[in-house]
Amino acid sequence: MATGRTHRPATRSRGIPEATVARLPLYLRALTALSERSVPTVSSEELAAAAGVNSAKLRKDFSYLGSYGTRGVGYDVEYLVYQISRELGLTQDWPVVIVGIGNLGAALANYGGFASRGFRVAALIDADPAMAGKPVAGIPVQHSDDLEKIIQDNGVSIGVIATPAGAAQAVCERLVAAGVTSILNFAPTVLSVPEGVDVRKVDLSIELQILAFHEQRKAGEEAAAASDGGVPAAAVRSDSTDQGPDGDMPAVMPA
Amino acid sequence: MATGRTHRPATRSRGIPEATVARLPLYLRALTALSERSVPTVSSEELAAAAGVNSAKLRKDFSYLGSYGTRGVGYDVEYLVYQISRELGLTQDWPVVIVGIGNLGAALANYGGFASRGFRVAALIDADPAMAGKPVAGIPVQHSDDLEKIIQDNGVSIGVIATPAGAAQAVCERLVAAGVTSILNFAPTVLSVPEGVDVRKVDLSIELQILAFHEQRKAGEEAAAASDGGVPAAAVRSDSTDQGPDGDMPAVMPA
DNA sequence: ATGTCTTTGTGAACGCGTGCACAAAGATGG
DNA sequence: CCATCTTTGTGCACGCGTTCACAAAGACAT
Repeated sequence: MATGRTHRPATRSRGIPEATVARLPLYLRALTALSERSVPTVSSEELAAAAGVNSAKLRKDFSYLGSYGTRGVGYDVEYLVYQISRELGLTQDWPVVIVGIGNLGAALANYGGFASRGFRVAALIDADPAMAGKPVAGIPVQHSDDLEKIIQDNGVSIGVIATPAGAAQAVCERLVAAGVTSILNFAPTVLSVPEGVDVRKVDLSIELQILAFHEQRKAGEEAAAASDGGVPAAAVRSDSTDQGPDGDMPAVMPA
Repeated sequence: MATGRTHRPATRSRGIPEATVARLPLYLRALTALSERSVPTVSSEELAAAAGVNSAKLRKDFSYLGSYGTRGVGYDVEYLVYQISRELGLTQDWPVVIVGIGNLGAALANYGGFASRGFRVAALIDADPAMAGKPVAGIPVQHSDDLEKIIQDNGVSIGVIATPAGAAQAVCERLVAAGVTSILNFAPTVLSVPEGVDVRKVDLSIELQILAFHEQRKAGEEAAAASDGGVPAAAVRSDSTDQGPDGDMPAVMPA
């Protein structure tokens, strides 16, 4: 799971728990599917199954939004779609810029799930002059020299960073300085941002590493116990350098 | 000397908290960077800063692995890199298949962060016959008819699904039937799997929606309060159909 | 109108994760 | 060898999130 940073004791004001917010998009997706099949109402049990969560959890989540259900019947699909959309801020248009148009940046630009949720790719930005003008997903790539102007002209407040790790912090700072207050970071690095700026990160290799952990566990504890003994530092060193010269490196080659 | 044949508590019921496991890759990344700069030791404070977490949390996380630090000094970087790698199962080679070679699948195939962590892309699989044989990231794409054989021949236990949502569940079932027990799912859909199979999901649009929520909050509570009153179902319907015909759609176009 | 049946909304208990604060361990210097 | 200083490892308390279990609310049939 990507984690938000900036740990405050929680927004005790309007207080929808973070965990609930993170599930709302899940519910919304399931509800949209039901809506397309013209299903009028749905029970917490059915919807929970479709969203892959516990029904009690779902009801508690919805209780934070208000009492939108009808006892004995369930929830009105269309109404709930609207309420959740509104709560998430998806009833308005969110212009987004993607910085770093490598393989991943291009994939994001082509990703259909954005447009269908109120997100509009306002611009694609890359540091490589050779990319400038080249259309990706029908949008011409612009050079990063114009980053600030692009942000301001389009009123962008959400930025996506898909650059190599080494460039991410600098890009982040320019985005923030230009007015961006929410950042989705795909670069494998920790971004430091001023108070008031939200960062969520998605690290593809971290997810795989977590799977590997569980996979190893499943593969049997006996193997781990066998190769247990203390390992000399020398062995360690050679092992880690074996990994190749890329080490912590770039998520995606930026053209 | 952190080592010195620390006798394993053995009784450690292998109970490493999920939250800790999820942070180990973060520490590993930071440690790898230090290792490349030939930094010999690091304090919990420094490493925590580099990994973007609290130092107390980091020390507690490491305490689950054992006592690998030296009081008054800190942690031996190389030794810790090895211990965490071993704990995560990264000292062995993990063959991985990627199913669905669209924009995202191709980006994943090109992603450098995999190979550098012990993950090896054993095969690329796509349902489009036109893709078969075409090299992506230097690896020829194979047709999904051969999925089972590919899995078994390569001893693959980790699969990555980057297909459209509609195909994901079917692909998932074939992977599991062929012996895959860990799945990283990029398709925007809930996968149901038998007991013993781990699934982690990455949904790009969900992350953006969470950011939008906080962005809306930051943009001011007054706007939300103003447009609050009950909204008729009619308005809701038109709003949701405005979203276009893609609705819940595919993460990535597969070719 | 009344009773029955279904499903919501939520109080309460519980468990996990986080952060504090400090004692113990070891390095370092005299 | 002793004193001092640094940093780890962890006991403890707290708060968030999850789950259970059930009373209240409304639909529906008679």
